[in-house]
Amino acid sequence: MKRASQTKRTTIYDLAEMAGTSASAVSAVLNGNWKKRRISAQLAEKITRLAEEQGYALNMQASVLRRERSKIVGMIVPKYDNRYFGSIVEQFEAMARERGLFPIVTCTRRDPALEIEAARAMLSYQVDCLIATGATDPDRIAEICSAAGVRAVNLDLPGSRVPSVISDNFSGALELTRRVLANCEREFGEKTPLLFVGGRGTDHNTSERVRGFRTAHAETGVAVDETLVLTCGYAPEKAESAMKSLAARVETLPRGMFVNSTISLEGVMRWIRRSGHYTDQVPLLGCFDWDPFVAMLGDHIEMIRQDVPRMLDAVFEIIESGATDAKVIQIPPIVEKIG
Amino acid sequence: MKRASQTKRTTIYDLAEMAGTSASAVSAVLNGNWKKRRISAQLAEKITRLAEEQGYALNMQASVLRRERSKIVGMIVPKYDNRYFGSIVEQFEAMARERGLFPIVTCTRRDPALEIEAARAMLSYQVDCLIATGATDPDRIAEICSAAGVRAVNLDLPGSRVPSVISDNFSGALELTRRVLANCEREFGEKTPLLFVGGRGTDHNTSERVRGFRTAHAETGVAVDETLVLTCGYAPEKAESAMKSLAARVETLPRGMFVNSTISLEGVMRWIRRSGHYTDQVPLLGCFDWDPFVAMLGDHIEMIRQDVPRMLDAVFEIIESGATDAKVIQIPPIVEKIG
DNA sequence: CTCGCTTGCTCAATCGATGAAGCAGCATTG
DNA sequence: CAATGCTGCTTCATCGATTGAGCAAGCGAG
Repeated sequence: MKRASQTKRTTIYDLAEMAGTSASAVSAVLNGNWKKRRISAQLAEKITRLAEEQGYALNMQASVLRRERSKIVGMIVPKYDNRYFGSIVEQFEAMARERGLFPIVTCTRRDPALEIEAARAMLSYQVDCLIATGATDPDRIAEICSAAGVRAVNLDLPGSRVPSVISDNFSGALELTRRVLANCEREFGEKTPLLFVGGRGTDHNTSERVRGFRTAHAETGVAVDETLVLTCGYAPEKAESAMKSLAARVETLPRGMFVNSTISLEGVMRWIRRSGHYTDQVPLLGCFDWDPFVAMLGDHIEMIRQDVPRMLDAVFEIIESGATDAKVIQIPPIVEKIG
Repeated sequence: MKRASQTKRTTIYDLAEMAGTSASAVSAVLNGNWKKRRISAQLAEKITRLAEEQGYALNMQASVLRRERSKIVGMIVPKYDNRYFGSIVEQFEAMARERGLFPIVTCTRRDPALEIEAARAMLSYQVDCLIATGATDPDRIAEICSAAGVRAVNLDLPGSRVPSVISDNFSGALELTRRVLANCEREFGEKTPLLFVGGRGTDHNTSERVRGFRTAHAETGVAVDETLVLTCGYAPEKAESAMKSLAARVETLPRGMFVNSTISLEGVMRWIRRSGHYTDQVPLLGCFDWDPFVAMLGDHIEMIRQDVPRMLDAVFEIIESGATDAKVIQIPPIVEKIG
């Protein structure tokens, strides 16, 4: 009963002809509101069976064109190369599907131009709503969306035009720094300022984390060494070269570090292993992010894990409530136990 | 000059009216074949400017509905939680965009039912072509696609109905096993059979890797211990419990292991660190997959990295050539240097 | 002056699904 | 017996972009 693969796809008109009925009856049956349209159960069953036999598949382009809502939700995301964004995307897709929405996700490689292009492409596909994750310029995206009458939500990095859901970066960084400072004091018997490495100094998350870092130092009575705050970008290569030039200009390297993502940690660790510094005593680390293998790297690494499920709950709550005010929802991250 | 965000989106009809011309002229200008349609450069420029001013965005649903080809390419992928699939998706998106195609990717969480559902959804969105990555039942997906007259390609796991691009699992596993066997001999002064853990015994990749594993043992003159071939599934929990029950039933644990993915390695490492076995001497490992932090776990881990760029080159070559024969292209994986 | 050709457009059908409006046919009610 | 209401459909316009067909104006050739 299989169609020849050459022929055009089966449409509701084909089914209507086969069933000896009209396309509109077929449509009503197949999209489930045949009760409302007063189609008899008999005809409904006949059409359903026929559709199945013929392997009928709805043409979403036609359907979306006609309807006012597309039920497509878009997300842009910077990268797929770490657990944080990976789980955001996975969770987003699952939650969208649960709600009968069709998720489309695209990765913009931290490229501002690509972000805009991707946002425009999604609007062309009539997304009902766009989630901008870790966007360089969330307000620009929000503006484009608003011009098209599409709702937008920021995730991970906040903006000022639409609602945002982010981690509580300050509290997370405060707690992480406290722990690393305490570990250093326990290990070395003296208080010592930490290194902060990774992230863009201009982004909100990084500046909040630096603030938490400073506050924890202040609490402990340790002066922050300003030459040790290296917001050099996230990429591993950038973190690596920041470490290299740090080592070139100071006489003693810091004994503890706050690394601002697993991405940056990759570069830091590479430098540590290649440079030959820290061979007698590994630095005590704190990483604002989580990865299972990092957790296995040793008992000298503390980690903060962002609470992706709760963040996405908040995102969907915003979408469903229809809220459009530019409030920022902060979700407390999780302190991962060492070992 | 911004539109009120309440109003409907601008269409070619709106632009036509503003420009005092027809919708068909606008369409021709905006989709670039105005030369062919003999529209004057003057009018073309006027329309282009207007479209820009009004923030016009093409309605893809309408466009795709009318056109023959949608230029949408779909990919389904099992998970986003490891570097291998992450880079596949990232590369796929980049290559699709380079070619003027619109990529849509969805993750099916290794759930066979979800795979089928996702494939159907993509067909509803009129994809021109579907790439089934690591699918449980690639032939089923190929069948659904063929019924809709849509091209399909398998990636990572082969099928028998459409072209497939996979790693050369046998050679990779052979080389990996050789190295771990050699490491064991060097380290312990004697030849010893390895453990194989992770993967589904029924999947092609795993069985090819087991074959490479066996061949390397045979070459070296070591008998494979059949009780040490644990194809327990990929999930960390499965690998972990396989290790646990192995430890419960043997008196001495193997000194070297072949772990069939970073995913499984996560479980194996967790067990190693929690169980308290291997405290005096860490096992020498080989992992069929790559992750930067795994590479930093120590000098006792050999890794095989699948060559994602070459795999995707092959995929797009198939798509572009229009090949439909079920040949399997094997891409040699890369041996990662230790350290 | 007329024929033929080019230029620069417009018209109208079309893609497939949707749903408001309408229309038979039958049953019930006062 | 007319009026009313219900059931079970069908008809048709519509969403926005695309494209084959067609048409008017202009121009050069004969």
